[in-house]
Amino acid sequence: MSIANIKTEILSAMEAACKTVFGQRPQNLNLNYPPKVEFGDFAVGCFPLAKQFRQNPANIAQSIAAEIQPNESIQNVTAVGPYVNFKLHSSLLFGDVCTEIRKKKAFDNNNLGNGRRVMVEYLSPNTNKPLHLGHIRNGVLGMGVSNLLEAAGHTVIKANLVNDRGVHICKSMLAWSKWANGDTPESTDTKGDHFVGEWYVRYNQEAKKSPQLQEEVQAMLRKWESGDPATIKLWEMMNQWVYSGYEETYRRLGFAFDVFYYESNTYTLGKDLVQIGLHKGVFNEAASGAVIAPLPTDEFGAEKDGSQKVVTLLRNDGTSVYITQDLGTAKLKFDDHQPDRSIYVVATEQNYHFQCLFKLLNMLDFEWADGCYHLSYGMVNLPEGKMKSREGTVVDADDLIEEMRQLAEDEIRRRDTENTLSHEEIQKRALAIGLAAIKFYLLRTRPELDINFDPKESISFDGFTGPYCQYAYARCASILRKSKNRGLASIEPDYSLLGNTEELELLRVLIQFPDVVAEAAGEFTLARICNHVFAIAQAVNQFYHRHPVLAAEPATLVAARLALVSASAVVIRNSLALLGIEALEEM
RNA sequence: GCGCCCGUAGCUCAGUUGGAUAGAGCAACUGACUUCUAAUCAGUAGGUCGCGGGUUCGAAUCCUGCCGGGCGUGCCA
Repeated sequence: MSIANIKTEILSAMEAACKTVFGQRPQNLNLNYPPKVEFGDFAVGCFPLAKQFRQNPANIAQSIAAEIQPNESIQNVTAVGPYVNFKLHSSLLFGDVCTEIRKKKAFDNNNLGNGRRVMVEYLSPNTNKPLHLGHIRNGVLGMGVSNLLEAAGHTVIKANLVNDRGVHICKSMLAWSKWANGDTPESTDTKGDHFVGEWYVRYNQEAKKSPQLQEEVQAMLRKWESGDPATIKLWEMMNQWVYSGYEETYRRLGFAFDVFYYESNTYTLGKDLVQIGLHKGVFNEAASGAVIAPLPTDEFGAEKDGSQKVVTLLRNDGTSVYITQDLGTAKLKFDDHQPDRSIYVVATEQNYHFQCLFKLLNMLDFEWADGCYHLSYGMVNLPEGKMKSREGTVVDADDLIEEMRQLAEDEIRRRDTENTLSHEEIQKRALAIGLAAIKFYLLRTRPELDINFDPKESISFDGFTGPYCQYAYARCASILRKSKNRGLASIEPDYSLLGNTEELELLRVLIQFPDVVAEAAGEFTLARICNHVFAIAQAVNQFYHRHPVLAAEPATLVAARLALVSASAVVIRNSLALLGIEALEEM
């Protein structure tokens, strides 16, 4: 029997008991998990029934529990306070869970999304500087949400909207053409994005001394917009340097995209939508000549003087602004890929922008506007305050990865006392562990919270971390490897021999996995996955510590514990995969 | 001023569609490696859930008023 069937059976038993006792079907029953293994495997709270039948929930629980008879699945039913707790025959539950997980390589979760299409836009960097820690937070969130939705049966289209034009880009271009003397990433042996970033910093240094540089930058932007061949050529060359650098960083971090949009192609979009809005009468022309959209007071409040809030869509010279372009891009995305949902992974400082954007799409009567969602995440702060790329107070993505990789490598070498590991193996593990530490650290808290990142204290490998979860997996893998040489494959597991506290705890967290994935996918909360995979890893480590697997007696118990270990390994590996973290066979 | 977000142990955070004794990790202290990997495990200690009211059989969770912090707040992106 599958876990889903077991749950259905419990709810049916509840229903039948309600009919017998109260003569009515129960409403709104939810299957939950008791807080402690001693209470049982599943629980149903009787609070909705208390309302429905106007009785004390504890009394209801009592009479229902007395009504449900044990059978081949249910071992016993007890009322504890307002809860009806179900204890199942452990041989059945362990057997079903282990078999189901191993057969399907995890639980079956892919019916939730029903094939709905979701576009996830994330990262969207500016091509004038390298990626920093804030981008990593964005990227792991974007990849994580994509993985999660895919695992839940959605078709996901991952998009990167590259901000490849504008004054900021011209700044590095101007600095390079003035002072670089033809240096290139190759000639200086510098990663392309870092190379360009250095010229961006140089510009900002020089601009402090020579304010007239600002005018030169504006002039360069005008030349770019008029299509001046030399300017375009310079722009293409420097962007190419940045892209080659980015690609390396993406590869290391496991960021992938199905589609790239470039702002140089999209920045003129949206003007036609402004015309539609004017025609509909939802936008209008201000006295200054700019085109504006009034925002409904009930949702946006009013200005200080009590007047209605507005957003500008076209400047009084007729040129478009950021939100105009985003209107156009939103429609372009829909026309290109027909997503049912369009998720924007963008920092929290743009909350108001997206609130406006989605409202404007709604005012334009796009029926897909309701599917737009801003997945907003907080800033990453340093001990000295906000990260500012102009002032160089950023944690560079490549530097951080290298630093964490190095710390992991030190740790690996410290425990490899016999020098048995190859250089390649050490490098592979060190990178995987370092990345696990970073990604888990960034995903384990709710996205809307700001993160204070202290480079000195760095990110830990102990406790509630990615490496801890990897370690639990490696222990499982190690046991499974060793079991292969011992001719255990033919032995039939006796699941009735399982049932100690640690085994029950492990079973408990494994059973909950599909529900956790479903909830996490519904709310886009990777932190739930972090919490849960950590709970499983904890249960594995506790079990590992107290109960031998390979040395257990009799062999049928060995087989049963092996099945449990194998199932745990599958769920940990799958959970880590959702987080973009590699499960290592050895650590 | 207004809008959104946040405030839980010394620190970082879970828990928020109201429900079982508010949970982890780090740091501190004590203990466990001849044993399937000690990146581990067991234990001790640590809480007016920012403050005050309210709703409820029941509030960290909902409502309300304060206090503190963050991010925004029409022709930047």
